[in-house]
Parts: sequence; structure tokens; C-alpha cells
Amino acid sequence: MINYTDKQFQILKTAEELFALKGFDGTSVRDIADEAGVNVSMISYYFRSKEKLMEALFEYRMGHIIMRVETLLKDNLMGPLQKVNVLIDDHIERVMDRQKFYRILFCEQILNKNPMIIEIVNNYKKRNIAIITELIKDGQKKEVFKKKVDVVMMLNTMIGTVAQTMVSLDYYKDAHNLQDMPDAEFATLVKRKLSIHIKTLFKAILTYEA
Amino acid sequence: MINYTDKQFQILKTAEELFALKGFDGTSVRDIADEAGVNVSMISYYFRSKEKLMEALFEYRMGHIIMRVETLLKDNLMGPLQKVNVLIDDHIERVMDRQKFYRILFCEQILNKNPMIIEIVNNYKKRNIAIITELIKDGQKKEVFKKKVDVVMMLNTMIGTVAQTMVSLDYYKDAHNLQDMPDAEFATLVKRKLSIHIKTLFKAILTYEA
Amino acid sequence: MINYTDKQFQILKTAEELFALKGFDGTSVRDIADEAGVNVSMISYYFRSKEKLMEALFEYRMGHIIMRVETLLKDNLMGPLQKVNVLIDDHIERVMDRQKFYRILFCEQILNKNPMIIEIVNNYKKRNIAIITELIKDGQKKEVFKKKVDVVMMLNTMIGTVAQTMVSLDYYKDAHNLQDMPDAEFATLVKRKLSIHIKTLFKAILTYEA
Amino acid sequence: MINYTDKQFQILKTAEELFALKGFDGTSVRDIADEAGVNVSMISYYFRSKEKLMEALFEYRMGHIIMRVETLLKDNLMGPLQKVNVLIDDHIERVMDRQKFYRILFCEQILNKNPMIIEIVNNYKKRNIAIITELIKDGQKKEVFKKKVDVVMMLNTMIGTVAQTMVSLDYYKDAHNLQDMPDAEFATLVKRKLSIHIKTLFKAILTYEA
DNA sequence: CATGAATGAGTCTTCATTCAT
DNA sequence: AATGAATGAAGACTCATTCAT
Repeated sequence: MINYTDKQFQILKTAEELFALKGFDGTSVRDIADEAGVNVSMISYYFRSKEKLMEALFEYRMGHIIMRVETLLKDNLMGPLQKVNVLIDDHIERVMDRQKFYRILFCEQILNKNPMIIEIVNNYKKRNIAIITELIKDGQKKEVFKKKVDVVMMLNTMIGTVAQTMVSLDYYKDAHNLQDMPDAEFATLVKRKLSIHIKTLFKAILTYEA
Repeated sequence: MINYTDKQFQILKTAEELFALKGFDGTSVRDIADEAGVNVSMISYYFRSKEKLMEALFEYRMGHIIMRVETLLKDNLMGPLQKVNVLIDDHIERVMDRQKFYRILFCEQILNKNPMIIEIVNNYKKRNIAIITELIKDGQKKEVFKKKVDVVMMLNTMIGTVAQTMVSLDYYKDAHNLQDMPDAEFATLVKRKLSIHIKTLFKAILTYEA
Repeated sequence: MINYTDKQFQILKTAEELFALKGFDGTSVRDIADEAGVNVSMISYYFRSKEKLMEALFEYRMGHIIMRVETLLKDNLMGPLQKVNVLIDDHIERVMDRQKFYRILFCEQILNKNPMIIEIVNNYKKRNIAIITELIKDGQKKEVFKKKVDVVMMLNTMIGTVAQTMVSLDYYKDAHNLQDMPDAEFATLVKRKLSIHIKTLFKAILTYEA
Repeated sequence: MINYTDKQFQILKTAEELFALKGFDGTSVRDIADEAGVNVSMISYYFRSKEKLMEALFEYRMGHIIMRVETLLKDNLMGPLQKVNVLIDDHIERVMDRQKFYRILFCEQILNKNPMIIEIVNNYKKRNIAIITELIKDGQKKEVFKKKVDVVMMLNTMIGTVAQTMVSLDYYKDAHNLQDMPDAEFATLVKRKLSIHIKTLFKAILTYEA
């Protein structure tokens, strides 16, 4: 994990903002430099190229994410379902709190142009699947979970539902006339809705007999 | 619905291909022209601008989509759950068969730069919600569905799960060592998996008492 | 003098309008075609090229002008000063009534890119000088005009004053709060002002002893 | 008043040259760049756009002009007519010495497309009228000038005569077989002719009783 | 005779990057 | 270490004209 100076971090943050807003190709290094209040040449100087800047952003954000997940499941006091629920909340929390970055992530995943980023994303996915698989096997052994569970689909539902909810936030706000609700309150509302919804889904897949 | 000449359609198709692959801003009109085997100026000539080309693509694809949905639910022989299942299969079918277009759609939805496209998408979403809401009310009246159903979340799950599955296809293929499976067969496999998965989820939300 | 069909004349008229408004290079053949309600290819078809269209316009307008001047001075009942005054009024009338064309003419004269047009203009100027010189010599013989008269400067004053007045019309209207005066009335007003002004100037140069 | 670097000034000068020769729309930024010996992108880099380059040129030249006029009339030793004469000579000098710029100015005035330039020109005109009006009122108070004077027409005559003379220089040279006269000498000749001519005109309008 | 489709050269501008300092 | 100037390549788009029908 590289330690960035204030200026470097400022660039990174601005890049995240603009990439999320206008896409990688829709954002010029000049845009970033202007918005960040630094000279254009600084970007090449610090990050080598626009592409490497993007990769630096991914490394920075993904690094932080992975570290958080690690410790979460070592707890021995929680049951399997409880752990799954924690995982769900953790994911919701993470995505909703880092919406800008996740917008970039989803876009990049769709286009999958940059192989370096694809690899980062795939590694992350692999880890997640491994962890969840482990968890579920444990739950099956303890006979809390049913035998046939499609982990990949389950994850796709979690990730996809949260993503789709995130990109529809504006629409949701408009549709429910919540324009005046404070952002923080609205975020909490959505998170709670998501949490209940996905937990219900997962419980259905994992525990009920079809 | 405009009738396109062969050449115009060729451009439209190529644009879809490249936009899906490299994004709107990552694709130059020259790329499209070269790939489509036409002169660069033809694009401006036929579609006025790169942006209008994109919009033309959206109008073309969305027009076709909307027409299909319309007739689907007028059938009176099917029960509410059956209709929901038909809707799910229709959505899966549509997205998986038009992956390129849906990649563009998801990207645009994330970035939401072009207001004209946002409107098209929102209208589509509004229609879908209206249709499903109608369907569910009918099911509730007939006492097949439970009382409290969050339609928006349900749709987000359907759309999100399919989307997430689509963008993970490569990963999925690799993870399951299915590189040698013929594309058509693989597509059928994924569609079936998705169908079962989402139907299970929906049945749980709609019918089981929590 | 070529006889133009309705369509050809329509093009010619539209070209005059647009050349006067946006200059030759600022006007595209497509602009002209659209405004004239004809197909783009018609312009090349009828006039060979954009440049030839301009030349056709000049031939058409200049031809008409020359014809009018010709007969004006054969009258034997008018004295020399009276004839000069008629010439002044004729010039004012012509320029003010064909402002669009004269805008093009002045611009082309300033830039003098097209040699063919320069020649047309120079021929016209030569004729004017010849006629006036003749007139003045006659006046000098009759001892109505003083001996030393700079014909070229005199003409420059007439042409220049009218031109400068024409291009300043908008400013003039604004400066004198005449925005509400009907166009025809305003035109008459300006013409009268110009007429008196230039006649006064010419009388001073031609008759008074300095 | 911006201070331009050598390179920027070189571009400005070349632009003036080419705009005067081929008009604004007839001159491409590539023309300017090539002629000025700089990279094409430098023009956008320094001046933002071709249009802004034109405006920069106008600001530069008009700024210099206005500064000169300012001090001219504060002199208390000259009489009103003398001051008018100084003004005439100043105008002649200015236009003849900056022919290129004034060609552009006249063209722009004719087409009046760029509102920013129109404003600059109108302001200049307003100032001139104000100054001259002041001068003439003074002359009337001192009973050197007659009561009724049309200041606007007077200015139109001065400006128009000089302009018309300038654009006819080539013709004039040819007509009088002065092709061999050195440029400087020819310029002096024309300036003197113009000076005498316009002073005569103005004296007639201002002092003689009609 | 008249025209809609088509084109390649050209338009201005912006791009990410490099260079000299 | 940091930066303002500079650049060539590429961006989308418009141009006047031609050609097949």
C-alpha cells in the first residue's frame, strides 16, 4: 500500500469523482488537474499516465476493502446465517458509502478493457466466493442451510441488487417524492430497505426447502 | 420506428458492438466507420452526430423491446405467479440475447450523462413497475401473493442479478472450466440457471409468509 | 445577360441574402440550398461551383446597374450641377435599395480575392470616373465648376459616405431611438439626409472658391 | 492591456495579415499556424479559439487606438477648426498605417456577425461622436462653426472616404501609372491628398453658410 | 433533365504526454 | 522535486463537389 502525499491523494480523489461522473474516457487529465487545483503535468509526473492513475485508484480502494472483509468472519460467536447477514450489511455499507468508486468499478467490469483492473476485480470475486462457500459449507454441516446452494448466483443477486439500487437512487427519490429528505437520512433508509430485502432473499435460498 | 437502409443498419450494428466493447467515449466515429466499412462522414450524414447515433441505437432497440412486453400479459389463462415467471424469462431472454446493447444501457445508466437516454430508460422502468404492480395487485386480490411486496426492490433484484451474471460470464466460464462448451449451449445453461434462481427468489418474496 | 429559371433565380437571391449576412466563406452551399428549398447538388449543377455562383450574382446585379446609369446623363436640359446631383441621388438610391448586394460588393472589394469580381468592380469604377470626368469638364467649360477638381477623391467620398452610412444603419437607429419607425420611412429619411449631405459637399468642392 | 509573448504576438500579427487578406472565415487556423511558424494547437492553447484570437486582435489594436485619441484634444492652444484638422489627420494616419487591421474592421462591420466586435466598434464610434460633438459645440460657442452640423454624417464621410480610398489603392496606382513609385512615397502622397480633400469638405460643412 | 447518396479533404478543437527549466 | 510551455496525434464534424440513376 503506497503512501500518498496530500497532493497525490487530492488528485486520486478528484479522479474518482470525475471518472464516476463522466467515465474514464469522458474525463480528461486536464479536467482532473483543474478540479484538483494542480498543474496538468503533475498527473503524468506522479502517476505516469492516466491509465496508471486509474489503476492506482483501484489499488487504493480495493486494498482498503479487502482488509475490512478479512477479519469479519473469524468471529466464532456468530452462527452461519448471522455471518451471512453481516456479510450482506457489510457489502451494502461499502457500496453505498463508496458509490463513486463502485460506479467506476461497475463500468469497468462491463467494458472490461483494462486487464489489470479485471484481474483486481476477479481476485476480489474469487476471494468472496471462497469465503462464502466456506461459510455455507459450515452452515450445511450444522444443518442450518439446505444442501443445494448456488453460491455464484447468490453473490450475483447481492451485488447486482445493490448495484441496481444504487444507480436507480435518483429515480427512486423522484418516484417517492423524497427530494427534500436529507441525504444522510435517505441513505439510511435505502440501506435498511436493501438489508431487509437481501436478507429475506438469502434466507429463502439458504434455509427454506423449495 | 424509422426504417434503416442496409448501410445505416450496418453502422448502427457496428456502433452497438464498439460502444459495448469500449464505451461511448472510448469509441471514435472513425473506429465505427472503419469497422463498418463506410466513410467517416457517412455517420454524420446519416445520424447527424455521434450522440444522435447513440440515441438512434437506443430508440431502435428500446422500441423493439417495448413492443414485445406489451402483448405478454394480456393472456387470461395464466395465473399471477405464472405471469411473473413469464416476465422473468422474458427479461432474461432479452438481456442475454442483446448483451451488447444492455452493456451500453447499464453503462449509460451508471454515468447518466445523456438526459435523452436517461429518459428512455426511466420510461421503460416506469412501465415495468406499472405492469408488475398491476400483476401483483391482481395476485393479492386472488390471495396468491402476500400483502407486503416491495416492487421496486424486486425489480432491482431481477435486473441486477441478470446484469451481474452477464458481466461475469467470462469469469464464470473460467471458474467452471467451460471454455470448450459451445456458446449456444453455455447461453442456454446460464439462462436456465438464472431462470430457476430468480423464480425461486420471487416465489419466496411473493408467496411465502416471512 | 443570362435568363434564369425560377429555381435558378431563387438560388441566386438566396445566395445574395446569405453572402450579405455571413460572407462568402461563412456561407455553405448547403445553407443556400436549404434556405432556397432546393437540393444541394442543384447549385453545382446550375452554376458549376460556389465561386461561379458568386460571379453569376455579380454579373446579374452589375448588369442591371450599368444599364440604368447609361441613359441618365444624355439629357440635355439639365445643367452640370443638376446632373451631378442626379448622379448622387441615383447612387444613394441604388445602394440603399440593394443593400445586401452592396454589402457583398464592399466585402469583396476589401478582400479582393476573386480577380473576376475585382475586374467587374474596376470596370464599373472606370466607367463612373469617365462619366463624371466628362460631366465636370463640361461644367468647367461652362464655368460653373472651378478648375481644380479631384474626381477620384470626390467619388471616394460619395461611395464611402453612402457605404459607411449603410453599415451604420443599426447603430444610427439605436442612437436616435428610431426602433419603432417603419423601415420604409426610415430608409427615406436616411436617403434624404445622405442626399442633402453629399450634395452640399460636392457643391463646395465643385463651385465655391476655396 | 495584455502583454503578449513573442510567439503570441507573432500569431496575432499573422492572423491580422491573413484575416485582412482572406477574411476570417476564409482563413484557417492551420494557415495562421503555418505562416506564423508555430504548431496548430498553439492557437487554441494561447487564445482558446479562432474567434477569441480575432477578439484578442481587436482588443489589442483598438486599445492602442483609443489611448492615442484621448490626449489629442486636451490642447488649449489650438482653435476648434485646427483641432478638427488634427483629428482628420490622425484618422488618416491611423487607417493608412494599419490598413490590414482596418480591412478586417470594415469587413466585420459589414457582416456584423460577432457581437463582441460590434460592441467594440460601436463603443469606439460613440466615443468619437462624443468627442467631435464636444469640439463642434465649442466651435459654435466661439462662432467659428455654423449652427446646424450633422456630426454623424460628417464622421461617415471621413471614415467612408478614407476607407474607400484605402480599398481603391491598387486601382488608383494603376490608374495613375504609379506602379514604380516607392510604397512609402505613395502612402505619403495619398495621405496628403486625403488630408487636403477631407479638410476642404469639413471646412465647407462647418464654416461656410449654405 | 434533375437529384439523393456519397465522399475525401478539410474544418476547429482537445487530447495525453513530454520537455526544458 | 515540480512546473508551465509546448506538441503531434487524434477528436468530431462540415465542406464543396461528384456520381449513378
